[in-house]
Amino acid sequence: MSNLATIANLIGDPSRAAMLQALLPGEALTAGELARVAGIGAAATSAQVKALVESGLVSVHAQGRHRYHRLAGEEVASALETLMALPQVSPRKSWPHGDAFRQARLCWHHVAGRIGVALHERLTGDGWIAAAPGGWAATGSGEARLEKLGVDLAAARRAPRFACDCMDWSERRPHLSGGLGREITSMMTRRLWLTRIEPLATDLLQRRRLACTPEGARALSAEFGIAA
Amino acid sequence: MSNLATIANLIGDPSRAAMLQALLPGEALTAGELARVAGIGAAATSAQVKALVESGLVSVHAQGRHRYHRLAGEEVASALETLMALPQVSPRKSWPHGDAFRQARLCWHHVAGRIGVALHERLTGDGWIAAAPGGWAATGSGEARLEKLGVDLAAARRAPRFACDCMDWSERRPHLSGGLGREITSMMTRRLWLTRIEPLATDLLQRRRLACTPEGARALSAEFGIAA
DNA sequence: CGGACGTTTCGGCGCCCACCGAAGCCCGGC
DNA sequence: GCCGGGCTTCGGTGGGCGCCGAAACGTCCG
Repeated sequence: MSNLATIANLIGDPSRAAMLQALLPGEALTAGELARVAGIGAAATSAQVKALVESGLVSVHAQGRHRYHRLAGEEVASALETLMALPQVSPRKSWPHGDAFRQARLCWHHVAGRIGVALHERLTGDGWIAAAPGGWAATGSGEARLEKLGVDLAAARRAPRFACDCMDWSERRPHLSGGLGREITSMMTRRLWLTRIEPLATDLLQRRRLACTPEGARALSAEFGIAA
Repeated sequence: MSNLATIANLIGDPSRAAMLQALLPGEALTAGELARVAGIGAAATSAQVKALVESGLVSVHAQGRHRYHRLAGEEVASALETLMALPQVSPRKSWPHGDAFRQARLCWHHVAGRIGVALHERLTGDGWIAAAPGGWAATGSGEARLEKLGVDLAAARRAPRFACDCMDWSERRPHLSGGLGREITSMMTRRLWLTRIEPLATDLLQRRRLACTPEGARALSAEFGIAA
């Protein structure tokens, strides 16, 4: 079986797809949490998770009697988002998690949703970052402005990739990924521009939700010209 | 079932995956050709193709007693390539179609493979194109150089997207997609820098192969600094 | 008009695989 | 040491779905 079919088959099972979506924000989840997300028993979960790990899509870290699972890398998260951004099949329905979900959420460790793509647009359009082989590099003026905002550029540069695009499945436009995406997100949450929405019920996907604080809205408007 | 699982499930079937891979170069294939690629009968093919069309991944154009199928859009081709570029599963084998396959081939209508990613790297690294919202734009000097080479920029601009990245599954690095990618490819084949390798046997995938002519190798080196 | 060919529909078969319950394993805590 | 909880392995079951052959449909051609 070709590589394409093998991988797509892994993602294509409803239970496994639910688990992968739950892992999209980049957090590590235990087998039990994955079981609840997928709505199946422990035995079935074990088999499915094993398949995901052996395929290399998911990596596992044993700690005590828990086993923590996370996506194997940012490319995996990016590929999943790309798939989700493909034309919706048949009768196009509303977004599965409501419109609030689209404003801002975490993808791997960077901001996605409307704010994510707006940020990408401003950073590239206003000359904060410029094209570089394999992604983006900070411009001279961009570096100064980013540091002034409290973004740790040195930490961003230690990532495998400094900055690159990740296709946003709800907006169908790219948002910023890579070390810079992570550090900007870190800055925004540290300064309380964005805050996490804690999961209400068993829906772990809600963990991805971010809310924009009033202060964050002002700051995004002032610093980037983004209406949140 | 979530959108992710639905789409991945469609791609995940070996027969459908083989068809989609055969459609990657962007050509339209009849149901009979797709049947041969997938190695299944006409009846099964009809059902599988129907699923692909109804999902929106593939579009169909009836002409006489033939029905021509093609990928619904460049995003679909891009998503497929992204999936194929994910970490190979289990015992890593050699490339399915030999190493020659990696030098150059068509992805949708643009050049992929080693030459494709090298071209991407030079165009972005040497200032032919620069970052723009949603992709790339030609720089002033880039425009002049491209036109001098015989690239039809006006035609490239009429495409939905002028230039953007497409992840290359064999090289794991981006190559150039969008109208500009198509027009550069058109120029290269028109000037016989690259030529098509016609399929030897029933393997329609081989249709994607491109070969670099001696003249093409000289031109790539002189114009872009690419060793082919 | 009839035959050939490409394609679709129908009916039926068979296999794969995702699921569960029960038992076993490993770790941490009392 | 013994229990409890998280996780895995094993055996068995069932449903979904991908396949085929046969028949029907539509189109082109002689």
